[in-house]
Amino acid sequence: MPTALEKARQAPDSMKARILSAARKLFGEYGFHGVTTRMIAKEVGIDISTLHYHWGEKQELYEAVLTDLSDEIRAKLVEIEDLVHGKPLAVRLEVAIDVMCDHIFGNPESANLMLFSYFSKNRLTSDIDVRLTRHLANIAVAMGLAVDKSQVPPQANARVLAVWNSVINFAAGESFFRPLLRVDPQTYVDVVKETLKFILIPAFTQKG
Amino acid sequence: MPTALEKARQAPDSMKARILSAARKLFGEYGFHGVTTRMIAKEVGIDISTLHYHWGEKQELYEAVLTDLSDEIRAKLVEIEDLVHGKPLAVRLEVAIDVMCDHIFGNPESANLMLFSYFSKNRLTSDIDVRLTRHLANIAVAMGLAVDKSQVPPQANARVLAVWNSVINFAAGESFFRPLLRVDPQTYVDVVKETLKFILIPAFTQKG
DNA sequence: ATTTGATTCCATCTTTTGATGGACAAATCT
DNA sequence: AGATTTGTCCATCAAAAGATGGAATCAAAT
Repeated sequence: MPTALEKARQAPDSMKARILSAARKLFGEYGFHGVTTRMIAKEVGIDISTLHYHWGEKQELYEAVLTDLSDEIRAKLVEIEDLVHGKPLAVRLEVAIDVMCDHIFGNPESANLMLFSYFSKNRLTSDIDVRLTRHLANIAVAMGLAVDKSQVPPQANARVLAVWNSVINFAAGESFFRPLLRVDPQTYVDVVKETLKFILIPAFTQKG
Repeated sequence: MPTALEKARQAPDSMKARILSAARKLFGEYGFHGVTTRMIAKEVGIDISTLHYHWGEKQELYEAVLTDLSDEIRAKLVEIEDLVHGKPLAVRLEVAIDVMCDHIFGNPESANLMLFSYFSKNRLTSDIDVRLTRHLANIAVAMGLAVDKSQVPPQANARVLAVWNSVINFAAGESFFRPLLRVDPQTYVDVVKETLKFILIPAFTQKG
């Protein structure tokens, strides 16, 4: 039996899915406390009670957004893993950076949501934590930073986190950073990719 | 004639300064919309009207917190610059990472405030932008990424930003990341320093 | 045609929140 | 001392925000 969220995803034009989508966009822009149910309802063009009818409390809707995000990221990581399987590390990194950047710049609210869930004390679910831990372990092993998935040293996880953070930071902070760099959107993406490669590839490919 | 903020800093036990300090702590934890004036007043142990008497609107108080933060960061950057002046790049980076980490882990709300001001659409002042632009240019020149302070290419600024972000991310995200790494607070700081050096130093010191 | 169930909106409630006026006390000035 | 300014709290307001009950609408089932 599909969960409510899965149903919503199956019918992307359903009211429930439209609300989720609008909520995701707004929560990504302003954070949990920066968004009111009325803002979401207005974005969809419906009444607040319709929103409550489909999703219940505001917090439930927010949790659904985070779960949705987590699923999306997991899917993307699997896709990248398939893409780079068997390739040498430098190539893996390069492809991963490209694909991740393209995805995250295409869905900038994802990066914002992630940062909000990392840094805000308003963390409502530990769901993302568990999933992220697994992802980290997988990536660490794939990058040769650990041999055993269940025995990843903190240093290895920290290195993966550093890479991960670098990517989502530039995406989430575009509206702040791009004016600083004084470049247009396309150039910004290119500069970010180049910068990430410049910084990350030497560290992981030098020596043995 | 000193501004209100300067006065508050001169007398750190004054009511105005105590309010600013509490506000800074709470805004750093929960963001602008996640904090109510009543929360701040309660933290200080005063009535809301006393808060309004000293600081006026909530937004004015928030802006004062950001200005305060900006001053603090600037002072720290100057301190680091003095410390590493004339040293080779690898050493500069190492010392900068150590000092910056120690400072930012000692004031974790600073990192959070910075992230909030970067990524939230609720940006109320462009003060930080201007100052940060100058800092970036200075650091870029100091790192040999640009020759002229007033002509820093976007690539150079992006590289400095990447370093900068890496540091504040690990600090702001400690409550989220540390459980993931399963280490105690002191070990966390050490692992972060090691990781940052591992990633950043090779990128900037390899080849010519 | 009637019943049933799912959706949607309007009106409304309660709590939270930002903000202020005024009383009162302490400190400062004349 | 008496007047004035400063600082603090209590009571209260108005707007915002989360939430709900119930009526109206519509489609599907009987």
